[in-house]
Amino acid sequence: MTGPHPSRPHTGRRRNDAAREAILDATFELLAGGHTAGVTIDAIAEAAAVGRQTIYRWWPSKGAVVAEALARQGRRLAPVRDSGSAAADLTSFLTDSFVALQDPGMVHALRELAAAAQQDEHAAQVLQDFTAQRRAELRALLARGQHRGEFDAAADLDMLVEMAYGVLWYRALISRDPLDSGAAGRLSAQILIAARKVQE
Amino acid sequence: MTGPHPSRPHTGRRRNDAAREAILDATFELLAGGHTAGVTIDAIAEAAAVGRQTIYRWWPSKGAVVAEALARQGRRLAPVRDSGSAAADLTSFLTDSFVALQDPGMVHALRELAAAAQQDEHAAQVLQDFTAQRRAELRALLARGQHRGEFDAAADLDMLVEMAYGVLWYRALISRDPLDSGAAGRLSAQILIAARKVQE
Amino acid sequence: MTGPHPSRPHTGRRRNDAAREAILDATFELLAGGHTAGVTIDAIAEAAAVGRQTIYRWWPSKGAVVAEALARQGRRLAPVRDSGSAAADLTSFLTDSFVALQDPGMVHALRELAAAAQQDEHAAQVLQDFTAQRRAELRALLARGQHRGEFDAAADLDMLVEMAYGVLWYRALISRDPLDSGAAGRLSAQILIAARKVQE
Amino acid sequence: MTGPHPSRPHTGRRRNDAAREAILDATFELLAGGHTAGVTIDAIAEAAAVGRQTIYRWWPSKGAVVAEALARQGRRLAPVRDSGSAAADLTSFLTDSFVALQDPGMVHALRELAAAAQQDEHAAQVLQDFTAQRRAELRALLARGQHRGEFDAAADLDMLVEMAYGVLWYRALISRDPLDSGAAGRLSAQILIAARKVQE
DNA sequence: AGTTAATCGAGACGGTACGTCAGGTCTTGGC
DNA sequence: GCCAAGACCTGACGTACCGTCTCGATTAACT
Repeated sequence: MTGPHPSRPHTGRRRNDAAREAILDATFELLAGGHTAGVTIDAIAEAAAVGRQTIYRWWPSKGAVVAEALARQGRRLAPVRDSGSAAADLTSFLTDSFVALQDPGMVHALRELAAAAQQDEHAAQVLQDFTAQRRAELRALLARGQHRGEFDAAADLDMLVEMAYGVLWYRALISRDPLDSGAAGRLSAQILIAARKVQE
Repeated sequence: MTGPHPSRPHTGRRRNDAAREAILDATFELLAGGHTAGVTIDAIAEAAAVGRQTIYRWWPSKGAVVAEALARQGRRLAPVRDSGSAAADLTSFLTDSFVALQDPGMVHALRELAAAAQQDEHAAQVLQDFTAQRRAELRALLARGQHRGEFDAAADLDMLVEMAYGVLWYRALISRDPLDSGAAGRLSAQILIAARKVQE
Repeated sequence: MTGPHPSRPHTGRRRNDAAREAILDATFELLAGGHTAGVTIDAIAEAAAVGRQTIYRWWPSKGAVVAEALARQGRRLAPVRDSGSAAADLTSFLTDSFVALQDPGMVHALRELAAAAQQDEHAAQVLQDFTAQRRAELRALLARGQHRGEFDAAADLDMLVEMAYGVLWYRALISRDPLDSGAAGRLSAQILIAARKVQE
Repeated sequence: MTGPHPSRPHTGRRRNDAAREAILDATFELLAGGHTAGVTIDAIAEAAAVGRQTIYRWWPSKGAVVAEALARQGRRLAPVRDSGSAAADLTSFLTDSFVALQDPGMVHALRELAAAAQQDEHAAQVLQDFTAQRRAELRALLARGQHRGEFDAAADLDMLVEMAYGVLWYRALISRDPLDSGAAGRLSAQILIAARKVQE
């Protein structure tokens, strides 16, 4: 029986946040690494230089770890900007989001997460919360445009947001069509049309 | 491991199609049954009163069976109609599609399929083919409207189709929001706006 | 997966006896190998080039495997002979038995078995059966002497047998004193005294 | 893990010998409790209202604790008496020893100890020392008889002692035959025969 | 009608990953 | 400064499925 990993000392009875970070980092790296075989708890534990039990102590299942690791990473990409033009902001936000997913690792991670969420209630919950937050950000972007008069006051912003993210996830999970800036532009264009004009 | 020699005519016992049907039926029932634990090959074989090897003889993996079982079922729901009004046809098609997924078994099956497709290349292929075909049907519906002059000649039909199916799958897999007729109507409305008016 | 239908004979693949042999051989080798760490199921499976499940399919616990492996080996050593003199037979039997346990591997194996039996009901049962059989053999040896008039007709053969095996196991498990031929001779002598003369 | 035991507060910087006693008491109680699952360090620590580290501070391993707890208890049972007749003393000593082990808890504890000793060098050492001491006591009893002329001057006292304890442990660990006073009497009788008469 | 060979249900096989349990080490904070 | 509490790493456990490999029985086409 050996002691803890040499470079990361134990912290005692309190939770060791370094271990938590190491687990989430290792999980994301494995996810993005595109390893054909699904990411396993063993692999995460080994990559994080952590005991398996430490993972199970803080997360109820593998899916929950995967979900949290990816949600954490997702928040760092595709920030919402405010340039004064909601139309421009929408386009650049969608372009950023799509382009970030051109990294094969990111799509792969997204797919692993989606797969985990279908089989794991905890992962589903984390995914639901994360995407709800992302939708709220995009909705706020559109609401700004609506206030400024760029968009119709009666525009169904919630549905427009769903359409935007719907296409993103549909391409990532189902059709596997490329998530390039061209697609982002065309998607953005359709949403803007619908946002500007509710009735003839 | 190889098949019969090509120069020698086939003499052995022929494939039992009843077994094939039983496998697909049992698979779909298990999918729709909403069993918490993921559908397993063992469960399918037992439910179909079939040996495991019989499944592996005809499908390359579990995902492929799941995908085929579900695709077969999917084709029976939500037929495309032609009433003369593409707008009306779109709305009723989307409503039919959404409402069919209000059956908890159907959504559950869809989720299992999506999960399988993320980890199984065969399932991914079947899912891609199936959804491409469904998109083609919806696109044809919109194209009819375009030819009749209901929609703008320059409308980006492909993207509109993606937006429609995107919302459907997004609700089914990610947000788990209800797939009710209200949502179908709102979605239909946004698509019609974008289809009718490309530019001011 | 349930068992075969009672009205239909067994049709599945038969048990692979080579695997059974390999498991028992590997177990005994590991036992005798004197590996400090207790023999594990993983180690047995790997040494036997067998899946872990194959072990669990046929034995209820690790202890049961260990017990069977050792009992099988034990039967091959220290055969009971019949030279015409029960006294000589007893001495040579005890000497053979002790000397066989001078092999460090054999004692080690015996200790592992005893340890397993204290914690595992299955192993305890196998050990009990095995030792009962060994006692019966030794008792038969003494009974021959009794019939021939070498020993007192009222001698308590059962207790004498227990005393013989008691010393053997006591040295192996508790005192760890050497199991040499000297000890065997002294033990044999005491038993012969008690066997010959019940009362003054 | 519950809170600290209410009746034994921390003692601060000074070493708490009450903790040591509590650990040995709790260990023996758990051993004798006959809990199916092997006694664990966690269970001992909890029962003794002690931190795990406090156990490891004073004992090198679980086996050592178990061994010491049982040896301490063993010394309190089956005292050697001196009635003037070594034969009578032997019989009553063996009867006392056997009967003490009719308590299921005691046999269970003995088995746990034996199991621990096979896998733990520390426990083996404690067991060896303890049993050596017990043998010495019994040998002294027999030596008194020898000096008084009750037994043959050439009697092999060491082997006789081994035979007595051998039967005790053999019944406890291997055959699981009852350790009743009848068996003790029969065993005592055989030993006395051998002790009295070395040769015709 | 008999021969031939591929199919069938059944289930044992070698594996991989799971989630749990226990052992022994180390740190924190209370007393 | 001792001690409870408990987080930590390690590693074995027994289970669940996977996909493959026999078995003996069945059955359809070709003799």
